Amino acid sequence: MRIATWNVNSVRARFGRIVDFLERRDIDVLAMQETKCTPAQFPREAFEEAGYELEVVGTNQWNGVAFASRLPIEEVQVGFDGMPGYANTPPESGELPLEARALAVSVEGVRLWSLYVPNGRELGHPHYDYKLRWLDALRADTDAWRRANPDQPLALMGDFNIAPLDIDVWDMSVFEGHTHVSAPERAAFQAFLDDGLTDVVRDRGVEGYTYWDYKAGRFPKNEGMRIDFVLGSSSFADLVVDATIERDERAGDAPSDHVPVVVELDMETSIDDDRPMIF
DNA sequence: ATGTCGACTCCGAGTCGA
Repeated sequence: MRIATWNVNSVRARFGRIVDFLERRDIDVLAMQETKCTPAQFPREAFEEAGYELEVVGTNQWNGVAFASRLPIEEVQVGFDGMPGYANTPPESGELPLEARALAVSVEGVRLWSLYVPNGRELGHPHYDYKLRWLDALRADTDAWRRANPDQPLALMGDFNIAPLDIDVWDMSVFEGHTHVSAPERAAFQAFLDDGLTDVVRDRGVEGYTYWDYKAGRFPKNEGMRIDFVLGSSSFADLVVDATIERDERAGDAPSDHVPVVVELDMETSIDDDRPMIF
């Protein structure tokens, strides 16, 4: 089973490119982020004609997460327990609206999340505090789920908006004092690893960035960032047989500013496979 | 280069978000 995560930066602006990628790279399940539309606006036909079913979350032109899968989707969950909300101007009631940033499905018994972690905007901005609280709540919910489902493979996939290592940006001096590289953000990312999840792409030795800003010729200069990840439980990591960062998807006509990250799972492997076949 | 892109409003340039 081949699964991928991709911040598509508007599914309406790019659905042809996305479906072409799914077919060309033989993807079974795609987690999308920044679809930037409501379910009613989602270009379903392009995916469905290619044999993919959809699970879509979106409230307006911002954020939005989705799954496209040509294997049956089960156990859909929108958001997670304790997920904080956000508004630039908090309403009188104090109830902050929940954003479309987290969607979980199960496919072939594998629990998959499509996550669009808040950007944070600037250190000290309310959005930065929101980012850290959002990650903390995700960690708590993931931990609780893993305790309840200790054997089920799980992966957190998406745009984490964090560059965990200095090598994940092209020039650390550019990022001093900015989001994505601050100690609290990196600690929040590390906390998932400390809980026993692993970066299954980095662990296979895959190098390179997953995002290049549209501005300032960042892609031709290869001035990018590695901020899109697949964090898997140990039972998920055991299934992984290949991983790639699809750098070529940043080139050509009307690319997203992010590229897909692909992980291939061997669903046949089991402890029984060493036994002789008896007919 | 203050270097781009996408969605909104509501018809076209300004605004927000990244």
